Amino acid sequence: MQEFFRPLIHSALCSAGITTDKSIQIEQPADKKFGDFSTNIALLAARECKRNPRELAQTIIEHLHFPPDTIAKVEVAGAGFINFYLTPHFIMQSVAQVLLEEDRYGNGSIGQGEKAVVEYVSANPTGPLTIGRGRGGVLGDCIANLFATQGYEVTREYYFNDAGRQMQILGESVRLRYLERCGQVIEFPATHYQGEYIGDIAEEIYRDHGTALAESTEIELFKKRAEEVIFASIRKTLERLSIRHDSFFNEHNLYKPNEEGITANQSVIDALASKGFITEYDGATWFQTTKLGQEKDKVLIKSSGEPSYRLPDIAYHITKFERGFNVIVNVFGADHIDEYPDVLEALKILGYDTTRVKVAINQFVTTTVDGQTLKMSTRKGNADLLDDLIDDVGADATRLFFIMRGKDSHLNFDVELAKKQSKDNPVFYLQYAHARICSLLRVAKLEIGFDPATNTSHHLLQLLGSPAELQLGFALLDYPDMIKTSLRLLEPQKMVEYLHSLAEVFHRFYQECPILKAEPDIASARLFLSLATRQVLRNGFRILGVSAPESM
RNA sequence: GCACCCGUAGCUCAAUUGGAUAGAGCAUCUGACUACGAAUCAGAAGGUUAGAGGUUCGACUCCUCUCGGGUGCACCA
Repeated sequence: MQEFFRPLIHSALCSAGITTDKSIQIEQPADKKFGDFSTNIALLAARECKRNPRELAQTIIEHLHFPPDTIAKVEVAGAGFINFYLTPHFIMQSVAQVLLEEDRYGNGSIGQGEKAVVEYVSANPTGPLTIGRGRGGVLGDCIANLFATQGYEVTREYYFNDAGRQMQILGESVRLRYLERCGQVIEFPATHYQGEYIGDIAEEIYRDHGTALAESTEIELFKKRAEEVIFASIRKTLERLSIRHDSFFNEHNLYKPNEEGITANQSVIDALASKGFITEYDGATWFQTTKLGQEKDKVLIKSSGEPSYRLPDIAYHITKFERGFNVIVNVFGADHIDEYPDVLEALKILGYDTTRVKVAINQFVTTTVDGQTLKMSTRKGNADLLDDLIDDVGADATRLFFIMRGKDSHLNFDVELAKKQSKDNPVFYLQYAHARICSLLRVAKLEIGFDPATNTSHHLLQLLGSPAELQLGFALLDYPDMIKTSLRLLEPQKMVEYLHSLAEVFHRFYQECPILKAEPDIASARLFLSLATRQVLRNGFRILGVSAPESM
């Protein structure tokens, strides 16, 4: 509806001779008595024009022209709001549009010709996925889905590192467990990976090689095996949640020399040096962030000669620009909050347009079992394994619970609630609405022979006009705007909220309006309205990655 | 000590990013099944938006300070 109103208001401003640099905002008043939509443009422009807002609003209204049978009423209200009331005709027309566009309804074209990369999960293969990672993974997947609806060509990327210190420790951890298995008495350091999976991998190696590897101190084989096994398990877990990636970017690429023998990391150093932001002391190479007002410089190359994580991070982001992405989205957890500002600063210095980079940070997850809040800890046992959670509550509930709160709020995952089969549980409430419509349509086919495959008399929708029907129609019409809002904010939670209210409005309609017992044309019209509702629920579920059961 | 996130109804969370009387769901209370799924719906009650200042036509939202909770703050990633 933004696209409907904005140009019309814009031309009204022009013909009224009003100039303003304020953008035209279309919003939905909280209270329906202020109209279906409203704009505050007169309030915003009043100061520049040095005119009374109400009088300015009146002038704008006089220059507004709408297509026939779309707007029932326009009025000035409050301090200078302009409120619009849609005609029932317009609303029902939009419902027919849903039936026409089917699974494309809600799609847009603002991303046409644009390439977006969404990076998420990006866990190094040092252990099974934790619940915290799961939240980021689902968030990233939904954000990627949102981009895809608007015509963006989306690449879903996973960035990982299988070199580095952590992987060394992983290999060593497995080797020690293996030695244990071979009968040696070892002391297992607290700094090493404690999880049971380490022992499992060691056991496998023991089965394949017996004690043959016990003499050597070489860890390469252990590391490699651990990486393979762990990566496979990570991918399997992701698959259970329908989280996919198109591209796995290994940090190792950034250490490989190009034709001129220069690594990506080195060229970052060179480029930053040429801008005067590189210095050396204490045997290390530093990014002079003190020149940008920070307290300390940041190490790019350690005195050991190895890059610190920041350097490849910068180089990696540069590849995103070089690979031609117009929109670069990074999804990560709150523990990485201090990491990206440096990367952005470096990119800015090197002349990249950092407004293209969007960072979505999700806060942590706690789980509640029997009203008891458990805090997550990566070090200790496996109380926070994502797989265990999926086993417990299922993939749909896992996904929905992860995104049904704003990403900035600390998520309290109520495991008991997620398993409950009643309206308390939002998953069931949403899916029930879908199943109920499916059931209705099955019965409709049997009893009154209604078949949407052959009956395309969508114009019958114009017979509807009761409050419940219009409210439902309006909710359907609102869907495309919801996707855009959700995308702009990188916040799938908006979709959950919207779908919840859609389900609610449908249930009310269902309660108030008899369908199959109505006279035939009304019955068909109400079935079309139900059909359109089911379509929008499905489209929304698809973005969220939640299944749409036909019966429950 | 520094940085970031959060503080809204008894509980879990919203509030269209500065809009009109701060809204939902649980829980509580009152109603609705001889109807297509009651796994539902209608209604009631529930608030000094942690606190104090400030900015303006207008603040839960922006700025400053205080208090509380979370998370980071390595030549780890």
